[in-house]
Amino acid sequence: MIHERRKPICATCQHRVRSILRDVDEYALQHLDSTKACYTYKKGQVILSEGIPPSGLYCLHTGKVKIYKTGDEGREKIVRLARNGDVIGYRALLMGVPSPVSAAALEESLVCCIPQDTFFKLLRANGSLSMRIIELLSAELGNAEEQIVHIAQRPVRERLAEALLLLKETYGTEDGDSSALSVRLSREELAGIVGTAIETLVRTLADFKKERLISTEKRKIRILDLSRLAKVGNIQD
Amino acid sequence: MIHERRKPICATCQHRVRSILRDVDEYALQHLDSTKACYTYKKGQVILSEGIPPSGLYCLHTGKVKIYKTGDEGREKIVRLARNGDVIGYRALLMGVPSPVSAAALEESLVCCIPQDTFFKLLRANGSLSMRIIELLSAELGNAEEQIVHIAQRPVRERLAEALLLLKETYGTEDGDSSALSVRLSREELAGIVGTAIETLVRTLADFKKERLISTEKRKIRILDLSRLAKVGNIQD
DNA sequence: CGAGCGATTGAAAAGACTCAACCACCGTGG
DNA sequence: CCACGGTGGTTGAGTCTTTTCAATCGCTCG
Repeated sequence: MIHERRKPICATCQHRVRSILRDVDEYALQHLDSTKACYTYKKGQVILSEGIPPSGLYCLHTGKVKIYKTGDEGREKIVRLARNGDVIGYRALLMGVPSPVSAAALEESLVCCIPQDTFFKLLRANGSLSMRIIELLSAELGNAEEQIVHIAQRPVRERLAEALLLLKETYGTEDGDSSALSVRLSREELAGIVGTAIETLVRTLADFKKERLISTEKRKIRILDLSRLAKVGNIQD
Repeated sequence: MIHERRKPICATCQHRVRSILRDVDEYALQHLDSTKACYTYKKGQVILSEGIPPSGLYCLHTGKVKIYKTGDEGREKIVRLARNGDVIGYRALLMGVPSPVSAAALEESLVCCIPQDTFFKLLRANGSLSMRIIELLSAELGNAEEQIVHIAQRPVRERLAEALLLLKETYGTEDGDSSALSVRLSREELAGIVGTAIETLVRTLADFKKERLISTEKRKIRILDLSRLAKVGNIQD
């Protein structure tokens, strides 16, 4: 099911500049490379399950991953999107508790898994790593609080516009078509980001199409009018 | 407006066991006491404002404080409730950025303010403090994610039941009346916790009263049937 | 006493959800 | 090859929840 494949080298990893591991020293990087394992996950495969302790620190090298929680009725609420260089499962690992969230690949993804021991050794040896983790947690908490306010107070229409801009921001656009989002989501996943029912999402997408804000073609979404979409989404910057 | 008053001593503070400062050493505690300032805030007074850098690390000694964000239309969404021993403003202080949230006293509160310098000195000198902060951030992020899913997927009725139980859990009950919540909130504040309109909150409270789940008397709320309320709120533990 | 604020209630409207049907596409197996 | 079934997407209709607007009420404070 999950195959170990080509193993990227942390020392030369281009995504490390964005990572919490960005200022780990040479020596530790070697230890990291020698103890880590790397896997490819196919689209849809689950990397981490809510309620289960993660087996290590997952580091996304290539691909796109959704972080989500499952509600009472089994509906998924996506709480975060991970991209190259992002770590997954670090919270549960640090606290020694079951993971509060699930993670699954949105497309084929290459993920490095750093053993718990290595991670904790790193944490002890590298003084700034804990500060990097604090920064990451702070940023994620900030985003989460923002999301709370928006879900509580903004209508679906605004939240969808916001979500589309987030997707562009996070995963960028296709090579050769700067208006087409590079990520392909099912309607259900998109609804899971916005926090609404599938049907409501579909209708609101249809509205946006009528208003020439976007166009869709299967799962490919093009943003036709960025500034007007930003206005709909109440985006300030 | 804000008066400096009696100054509690960290070394003997009974709330320190719950605090991120719980394992700061004797010497550092003395430095803390000698540099900190303490203020009393009256009910409603703002301790910290969204968008403004905090002037220090606030440590709630006595009282009750709401942490909230203000939405587009000016409506407040309460994202967290602080009680004795909780710290406020630590995120913005650590990151050196404006506060992402506001904080205001729900009742007269005694708050110690630790200067930024002292806090960072503490952080450098005390190895475990950063881990305490990571624990705190993790817990708060977990709560925030939980809240996201609930606001997105649960009806007001369930969220209100949950909120009432949270209030009991957080602030406890009155001396001599273990069913009466010790915290007194306006309807607007309660609505701000649940994430709904005031009128909807009032109606749902009225429903609960009819069902003999609670009783209200001005702002005093009594929980009459804890287990049934927990059932309404979908609480598992 | 009157102004003003917070709480409550009613009525109407809007927003979002659910249910159901239908379509389009795709791959499979007869 | 084509019929078939399954999945994901779309649309319509009706309903339910929640919000909004408006009016009223009670209380407190100057």
